[in-house]
Amino acid sequence: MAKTDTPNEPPRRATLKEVAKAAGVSLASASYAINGAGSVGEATREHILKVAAQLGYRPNQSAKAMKTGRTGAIGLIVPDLTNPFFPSLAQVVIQAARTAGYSVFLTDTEGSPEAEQQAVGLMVDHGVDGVIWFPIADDSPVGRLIEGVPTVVLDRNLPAYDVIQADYADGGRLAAEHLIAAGHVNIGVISGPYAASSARQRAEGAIATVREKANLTWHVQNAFSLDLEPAVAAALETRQATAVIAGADLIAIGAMRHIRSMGLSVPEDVSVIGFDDIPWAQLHTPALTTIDMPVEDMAAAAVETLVRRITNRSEPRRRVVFNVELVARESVTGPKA
Amino acid sequence: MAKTDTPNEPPRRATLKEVAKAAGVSLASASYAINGAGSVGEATREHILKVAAQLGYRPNQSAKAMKTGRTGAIGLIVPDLTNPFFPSLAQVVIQAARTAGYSVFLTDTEGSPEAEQQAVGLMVDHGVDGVIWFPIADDSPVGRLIEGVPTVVLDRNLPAYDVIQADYADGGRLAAEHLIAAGHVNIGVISGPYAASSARQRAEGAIATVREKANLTWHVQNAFSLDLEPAVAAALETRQATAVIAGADLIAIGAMRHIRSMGLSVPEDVSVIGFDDIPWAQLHTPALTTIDMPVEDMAAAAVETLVRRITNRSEPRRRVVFNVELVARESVTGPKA
DNA sequence: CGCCCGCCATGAAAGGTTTCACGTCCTGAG
DNA sequence: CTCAGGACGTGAAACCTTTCATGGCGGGCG
Repeated sequence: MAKTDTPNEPPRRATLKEVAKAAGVSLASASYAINGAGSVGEATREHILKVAAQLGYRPNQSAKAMKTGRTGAIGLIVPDLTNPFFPSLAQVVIQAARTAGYSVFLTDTEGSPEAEQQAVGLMVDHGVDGVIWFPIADDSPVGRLIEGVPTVVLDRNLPAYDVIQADYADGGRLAAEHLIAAGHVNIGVISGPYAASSARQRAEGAIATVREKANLTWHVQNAFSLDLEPAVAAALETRQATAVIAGADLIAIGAMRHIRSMGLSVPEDVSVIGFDDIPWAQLHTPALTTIDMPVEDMAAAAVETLVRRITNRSEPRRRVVFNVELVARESVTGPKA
Repeated sequence: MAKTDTPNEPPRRATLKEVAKAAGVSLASASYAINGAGSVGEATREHILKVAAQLGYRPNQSAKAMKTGRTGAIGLIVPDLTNPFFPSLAQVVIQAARTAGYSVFLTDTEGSPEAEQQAVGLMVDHGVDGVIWFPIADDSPVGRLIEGVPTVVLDRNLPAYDVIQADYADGGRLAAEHLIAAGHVNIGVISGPYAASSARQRAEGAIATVREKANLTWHVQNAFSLDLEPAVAAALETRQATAVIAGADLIAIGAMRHIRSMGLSVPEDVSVIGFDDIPWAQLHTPALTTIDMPVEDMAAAAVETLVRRITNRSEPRRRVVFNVELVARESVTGPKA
């Protein structure tokens, strides 16, 4: 399977010094011309640029970084790329970063605090200019490592950093209102682990509203993904709720699958509502009603905030909370008469 | 929304020189001790290490990179993160890279050759040690940029690079055989744009087998994603095929949705088979029969090959082709009697 | 007892860039 | 015509590390 064919040696890249020499100017002038700084005559600048292009000059970022302390790279740390929420996020971050002139180191911490720690360490060592961080839990101990590196935190409210969040509590409220408006009285709630404040906020928002205007049939915590925990399955099997609010679309989909496997159907027998509006949500049959957060805007805001902080470290700290909205699809209807 | 709270200045990182001074040794000794190279007495080494730890020393990768020409970073360039195939790939690459001591720059080219070009340029400038590249098309013009940077190409057979592929033609054959074994005679094929050799191979493998043992009812090219091209919809609407082979799961799902919207059902009226085994495939109702390629193995092989090439540039070029396999689920059954 | 060798340790150069501080020359104003 | 000041250009230091070449020292062997 292996062809024998030896690649040639790496062609040495032209250095700035070589450009300068070839253009017959000083190193300093070449640098100024290329960075558009300092003072260089229009003619000389053009000449230098032409020579540089001719030699295929590309600045050595390592050297540059050494002088300036800027690497032009940022880190993005997310918990789990197989959760479709994160690729969407990553895509926007990458694109926004690119237009701001940054490359992005991506790391998937796979839900493990150790991996998270290691990942952050690697990034910091690489000298990223900043980090966008979606923490696994509220109390990740990476603080020490990240110290001194501009950081914006997504989704969780860690007061030591710039923070970008969505108004989860309001999302919970919206979900509950929607169900109640459809006529549901007995409503169950499945939430993620409360260790993550995001899960707590979602659940609490929902629960408060349900309690106030309807009946909270049951509430199970610590659901995590498609694979329903036994407790969740058990709750579903009591059949006492006509509607379910799930703390994430993945959980909602898991729930719908389980409901179907019980011989019931969604939404006729049980209405289901999710959280996140991942791409699957609208592809699922029935299409999942869910709470949408403006991922694109949040990602863009994260990059923008980070860049701001990088270029001006004494910015006042920011906390931005985005509004969420309910997108109504097929998985919710009125309760059976 | 913005709290006023000014972060403190960045705490300057300890430099190797400082470590050396604090330990009362020369710069060279400190360097040797930390890199485990050169010759340092056991006692001194330990002492230096202790001092370094105390000062929280972390080597400046930029400076290191300048001397050694190694950055410890690799680039991963994929076409589209919203296609769930790629996050899976990325996850494994990132993880494998991490255990090999590399960080990874991820870029999503969003299907645009310009973005691809720019992304590659950025990475090369950043001095990545190598690149794993999933090209958009067979003829991407990034060759010049990437010149001299170790590169492994995924999915496409570009003879100038190390190549990791899956045996798509065989996958096509498998799909066709499966349908034929189930009793189908009239089979339609939807393929991606032939500009991508992967799409061509998949389709050709399928078509050859269908032609040989059954009846190729129709073949539409240039399908791209969930959003069915009009030509595809039209073909489906002729209702002349009892089974459809799609060049990608995303396309298959699009097709199933369209079939359903025509008032038919899968697999009772039309059997559908996909390609890739993305996570949705098994979540979909009905679960999608598809061709699975060993993404994890491929990703791991890519990293391994790249690392090999980085550490030994004169390795003979490799081309590895992985076997694919059919995973039977619910979307295929026999034709209606 | 002397020599040579190996072990430890060190000084210094180099790597590519930015940027400070300084010169030169020309222009325009007085 | 003189002088000040602006525009343009340059030399050299500094950033932090690795690594080569060198040197001192002590011990084992002849």
